Amino acid sequence: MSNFYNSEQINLARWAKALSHPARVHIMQHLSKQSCCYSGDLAEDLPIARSTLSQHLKELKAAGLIQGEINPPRIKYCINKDNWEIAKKSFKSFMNL
Amino acid sequence: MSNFYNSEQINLARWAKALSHPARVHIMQHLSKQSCCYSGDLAEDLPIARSTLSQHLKELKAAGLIQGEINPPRIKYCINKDNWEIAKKSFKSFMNL
DNA sequence: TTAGTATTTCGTAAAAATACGAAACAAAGA
DNA sequence: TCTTTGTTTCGTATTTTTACGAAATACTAA
Repeated sequence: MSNFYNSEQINLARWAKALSHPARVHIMQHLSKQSCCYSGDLAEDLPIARSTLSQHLKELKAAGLIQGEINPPRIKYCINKDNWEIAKKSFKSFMNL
Repeated sequence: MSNFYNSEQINLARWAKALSHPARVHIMQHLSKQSCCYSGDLAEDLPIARSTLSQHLKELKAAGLIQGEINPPRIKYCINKDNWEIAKKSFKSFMNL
């Protein structure tokens, strides 16, 4: 990562990127409403292959917006509340909301 | 565009994508502060080629977040205030801010 | 031990994003 | 008319994203 940009800019871009696909926006909306759910629940909702969904979940996890808790044979995904708050604050200050 | 996602999701993803690169975040911050500027001003700030900067400006313009006004031999870029307000509202409602 | 369930990882293909330098452009000034 | 200035477009290379189906994994239940 170029050391030119400040961390506010880098973080905002990172979070924006995590939200830059409608499927991932959908997932975050779903989790905002009910806080946790299983991958299968989302798979029924979304018009994409399960493996593709899994990739989107992986990206949201890598960005720190969600976390997965193993609950065999399923995996329960929840919002990472701490980071979600931080992300919200970033957007808030960036946009003067 | 798949007709599965609703327009709120599509728009949010579109704006998020526009902000998914630190250079574009930087540009929007710069324009938020002083509302308008020239491509050259940004070029001095940013560690990227002018042609690359031009591409980023083009993307922000395509997303509707900025607009360019020809002011020969320069081009004055300004925030598209109407759309920027709409984008802010989208993020605001998405994030319950 | 075998079968079933929920999910991920792997392999891969196609499309999009990012970046650069060279060339083109359009208007202003000499 | 020629040159300079600020900027974009073009051509191109590299990397990343998005997508799918097949195979692997991990745990449960029969």
